[in-house]
Amino acid sequence: MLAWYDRHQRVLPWRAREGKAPDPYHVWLSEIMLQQTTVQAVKPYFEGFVACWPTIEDLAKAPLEAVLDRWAGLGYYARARNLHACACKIVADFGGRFPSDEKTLKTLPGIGDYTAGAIAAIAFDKVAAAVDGNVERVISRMRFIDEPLPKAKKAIRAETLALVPDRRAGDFAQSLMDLGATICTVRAPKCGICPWEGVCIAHAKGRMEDLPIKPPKKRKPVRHALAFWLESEGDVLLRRRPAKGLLGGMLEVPSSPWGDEPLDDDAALAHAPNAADWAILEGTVRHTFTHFHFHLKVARAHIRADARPDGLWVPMHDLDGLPTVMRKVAHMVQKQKA
DNA sequence: TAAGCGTGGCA
DNA sequence: TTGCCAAGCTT
Repeated sequence: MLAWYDRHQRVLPWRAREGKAPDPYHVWLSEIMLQQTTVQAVKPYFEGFVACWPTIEDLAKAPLEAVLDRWAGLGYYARARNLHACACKIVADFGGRFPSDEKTLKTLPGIGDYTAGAIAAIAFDKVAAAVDGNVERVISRMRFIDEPLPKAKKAIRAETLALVPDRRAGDFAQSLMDLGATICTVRAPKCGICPWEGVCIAHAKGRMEDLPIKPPKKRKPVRHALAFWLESEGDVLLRRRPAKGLLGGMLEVPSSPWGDEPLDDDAALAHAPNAADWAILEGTVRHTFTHFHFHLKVARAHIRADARPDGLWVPMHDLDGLPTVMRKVAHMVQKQKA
């Protein structure tokens, strides 16, 4: 496996260069960003964070709002809140140095079983299992673990830990993930070039794509709301959402409450931030969150600067801090102008 | 244990 | 267009 990794490992911005010691700050930051998120999506965010906050002390000193604004678009915003809390704790309680053992790592906000194992192995070369979705797939196929997830996790973890070598545990952890990402893929795995073809039980049985067995998904309900795009001399009215829950702490375009049924126009307009001359735009912004679909209509109005209601007035050319669903609103408004 | 929590790519 | 799914954690 290590020989395969030496030949085929991916070049990624957070990986240490040949012969260099890994930077625990970079390892941790990348692992948090990579939770449930693709490598391609993470790359620009990782670069942006390191450029803006080169050390964990810099990140700890930053206001939470600045961290959230820079995380905007990456999703799962509790990660950004935990990231900042973790940085503060590392600086305050650990002298700015990451602990190297899994048990202590798991006490830190945003670090669970997988991430603790990944940091211990990759940053400190500790013998530890880092079992993510890739590893679950690779190991359940090779050992033919046909118990459904999440019950299979215990067996998968034990099988993985038994394979971790005494030396280069970090490279081994990354090699499993690279194998899962590039060869042992969800669909159409490339068994013909897999270093484990000869020992993989699922391959021998021709059952690769049946594993791992996952529980059925639930249907997503639809929720509805009307957003209020209020412009004044190049600025738009935004507000910051409550600190926890969906899009917690993120900027948003003010809206009516999000409900199970669409409100009629008059009822929705009663929630507008002021009594301006609102025009409801054609079309609907559609966005899918983790557990529901969202249909958002948009109302638009212009007011003079001296009539601005209280709130956060942001230049329309500076909307980088908006989460994706709100960027879709901005995009729809821009399109209607053209 | 199960539910809440984003987003983008791809079949 | 729709559903599936990716380097999971918290409550």
